[in-house]
Amino acid sequence: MEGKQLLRVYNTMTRQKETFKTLQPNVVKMYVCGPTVYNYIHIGNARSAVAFDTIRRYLEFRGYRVDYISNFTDIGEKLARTAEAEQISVAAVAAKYIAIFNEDTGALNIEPATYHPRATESIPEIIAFVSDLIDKGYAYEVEGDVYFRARRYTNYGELSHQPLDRLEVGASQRTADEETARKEDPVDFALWKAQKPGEVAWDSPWGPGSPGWHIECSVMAGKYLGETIDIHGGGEDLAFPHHENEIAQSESHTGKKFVNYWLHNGFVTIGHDDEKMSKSLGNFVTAHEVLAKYDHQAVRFFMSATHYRRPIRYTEDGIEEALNEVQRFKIARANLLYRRRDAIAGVDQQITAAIATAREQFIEAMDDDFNVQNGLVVLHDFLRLMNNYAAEEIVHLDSIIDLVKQLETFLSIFGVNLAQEDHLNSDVADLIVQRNVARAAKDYATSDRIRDELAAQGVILEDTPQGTRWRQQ
RNA sequence: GGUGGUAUAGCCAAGUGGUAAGGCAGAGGUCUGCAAAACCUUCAUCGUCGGUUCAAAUCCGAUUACCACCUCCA
Repeated sequence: MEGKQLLRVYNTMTRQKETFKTLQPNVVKMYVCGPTVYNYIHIGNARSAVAFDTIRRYLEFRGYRVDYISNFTDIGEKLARTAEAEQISVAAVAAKYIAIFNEDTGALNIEPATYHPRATESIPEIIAFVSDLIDKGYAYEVEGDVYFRARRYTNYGELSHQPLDRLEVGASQRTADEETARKEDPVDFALWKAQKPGEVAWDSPWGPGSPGWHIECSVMAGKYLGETIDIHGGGEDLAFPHHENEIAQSESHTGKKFVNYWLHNGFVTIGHDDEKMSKSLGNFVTAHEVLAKYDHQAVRFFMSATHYRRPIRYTEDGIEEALNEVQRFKIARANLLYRRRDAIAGVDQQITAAIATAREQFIEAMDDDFNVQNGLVVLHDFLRLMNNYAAEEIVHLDSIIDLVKQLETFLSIFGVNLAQEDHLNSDVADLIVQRNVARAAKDYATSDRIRDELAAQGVILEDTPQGTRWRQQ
């Protein structure tokens, strides 16, 4: 592991930054709550995926192997409603929106999880898990429903620090009264729900039904990563009750600690009063729409360049500024690569040392709970280093390559891929030659006309001491 | 009612006791045939009030505003 300092992460459970220690050396077991696939994801959902992808990429940069599991919830009322509305089967709804999710997250350069399990793939395990909780006295059946006795789990509320007695029943206005009436206690939550008319159901010891919302994550985390995992992530709205319930279920079932580090990302906010973007408020913008309108890398950078726990205010200016910044990195890279033509062989020791320093500083910044803002400060210094080097009279080929490679590595952590080469067609190349002939003859009217023509085609020309440089706009 | 979070320049934002990082935008300059790109310089006293301290954006108290969660919203 590079660097002296240790990685520290903010754990929602303890409300402080803790030194990150994995269960197994150099391996991170990480579970992130994925979407219910009944609709397009909005940029708030995308932000969560981006936040944890960025964290994952940084952990990999630091030398960890990350076993990353993120689920698709492909059951429930919401899918049934979409199926009804679109006149297709529930399975088709899931297939459709998983495909769209993959397309959107692909456009955002989010790495696919090591595995994306679907809830429907783990029904037997879910039933076994619930049965065990009943056997152990943590759960009870009522008319085909199975509920978890929250108060039986004595640490209930430990993650969100909610004193059980002070919870306001129904405060979210999202609970059904009929269900509350069936429970022994309003704080109990469903593990299994009896089939309702028109719903997809599976046979169980309690009759036909389907899993409660929280149970799938507990089961799949355990199934694919183990009874205790290193990191569990999700949006901060999931801390209570979803993650709280996962802890209660899992720890009651296994008798072991479920998660060592709980990480929660902040929301995307929108509007003048910075309201949370959410499907229930209806104030959302889908990732699909945003990606259709803006440069994908800019959108990605816009989201990954904000600290994961902070809210992101969604504005078009914000995305445009991100685009600007990505361009600066790209241009710096291209301009330095342009110097390969006159670079001399070998390496410049000062550059080698400067790269090493930048790496150290970057790690120092990011090791502090993924402090991307401070990491970006290092990247801006690095950018200046590159631009200054590109303006040197004598440059060394290996140092150019080293600088470019390091920049690419840094930016890849933010999910930005700089290594996309533009290609010049031969007509444009001819025009550049013609323009240079004109310039040599001081026929600036002609040379400027050619430059303007190319600019209209999106090809920008820049004259440098080493020759005429071009780039796509 | 309970539990948290946030408030720093036009915008984004770092900073947890020692005298305000960085980016964008703005201003001035260098380079250039002119540009572009780049580089250099410049640009705030930290929501409000009070307290602790030699010293506070940073600690304490109060206050204001906004946001979030309180059983299936990332």
